[in-house]
Amino acid sequence: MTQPKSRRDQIYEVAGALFSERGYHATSMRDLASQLGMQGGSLYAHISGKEELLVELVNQAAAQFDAALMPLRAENLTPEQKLREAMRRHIEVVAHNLESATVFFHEWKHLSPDAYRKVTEWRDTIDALYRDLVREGIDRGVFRADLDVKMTAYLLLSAVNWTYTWYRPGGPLTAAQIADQFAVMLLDGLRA
Amino acid sequence: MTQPKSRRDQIYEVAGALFSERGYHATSMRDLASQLGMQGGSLYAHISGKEELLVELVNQAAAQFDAALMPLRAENLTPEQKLREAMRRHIEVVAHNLESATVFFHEWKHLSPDAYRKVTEWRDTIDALYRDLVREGIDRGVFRADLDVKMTAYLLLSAVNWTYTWYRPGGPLTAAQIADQFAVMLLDGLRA
DNA sequence: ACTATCCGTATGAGCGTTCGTTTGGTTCAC
DNA sequence: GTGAACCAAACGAACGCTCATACGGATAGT
Repeated sequence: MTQPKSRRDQIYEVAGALFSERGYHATSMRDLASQLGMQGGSLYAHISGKEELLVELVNQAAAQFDAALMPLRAENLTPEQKLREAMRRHIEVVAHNLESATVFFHEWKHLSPDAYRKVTEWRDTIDALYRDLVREGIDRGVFRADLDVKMTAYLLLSAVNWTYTWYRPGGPLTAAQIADQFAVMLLDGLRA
Repeated sequence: MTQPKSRRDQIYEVAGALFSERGYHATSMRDLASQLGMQGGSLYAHISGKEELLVELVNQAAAQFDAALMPLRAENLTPEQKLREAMRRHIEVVAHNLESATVFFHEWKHLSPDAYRKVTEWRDTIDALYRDLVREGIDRGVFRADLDVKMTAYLLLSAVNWTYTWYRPGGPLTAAQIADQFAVMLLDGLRA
């Protein structure tokens, strides 16, 4: 019952694969077209330009992160549950959108000024989410009172963001299992 | 007594700045030359080509990491001291070579096949170092026995590698202080 | 049922520009 | 007068993108 993928969607799909693998500037429109069995010029019957592809892929990833993480603020969970849930959803977004997530983390600097600014602002909201999450945990006495909120948030974000560099589908662990392992190590520490 | 910087060194310095800021493919030889007050073609009196710049910057970063981390294997420290020391040195290399480290982490995929392979092999040795470090801690009973060695190493590497994305010189914390904070959080956990 | 029209998709030549790099000649300190 | 450093110009290739054109299938008019 699923509609056959439109040519336009195919283009975005292949663009995601190529941009994530080779990078935005190292991928030519002719490269992209030839992977789709067409000529370079034919792409412009479907899209307005190369940058649109990048913008779309980055927005797509950002939307996934937003949809997964933002509702957390309103959910009625303990700070520890929130932290676990945030990491779990964050890593799941990376794992289930590996290509666009890679483009997002790696190529956003090449966006035009407007889109560039939007991404930096978005990043700030995610930073704020993790910091609030840590702060809430400290205030409620669940996390250690001597934590530096900013550094703690950086540590958490490191763990979840860096996954795009090494996670590959088909590995032994699901995204949720990875997140759980990270959460256990981070909450209880490595010490015996 | 310090020798005045050779033109060649100036080129590498500016290349590091531009490659880390804009990316390798988004930086043209003319961009680079104009920042040095010369014409594009004049660069070739000093260097053999654009790729040489990338190779050199990447090798420079790799050498710094090697010099800082590899001796750790032979040093007579407890597993916990080794972990702290590894993180500390790792982050210090990033912080003190921010531009070449950024180029290293971000642009290594654009190297020619030979240099590309060398980098992947190098990354494996660093992975192995961190895994051995974790394993040693488990074997000696200092770290929890239920740790997944690979995941633990990923977590540690996430923390130290991701620093290049947010660390900026002149911030409130030194590299060593950042490493110490990370080590404390990772060893003892976030839980109160 | 036949024809005319249109639309989505693709071609392939080619636009102007920029790329990395080469070349020949000039300047100038030693 | 030799050599290092640089310029100005140009090379061929590749870039993103445009355009005139063509073809096939749906739609509509008669």
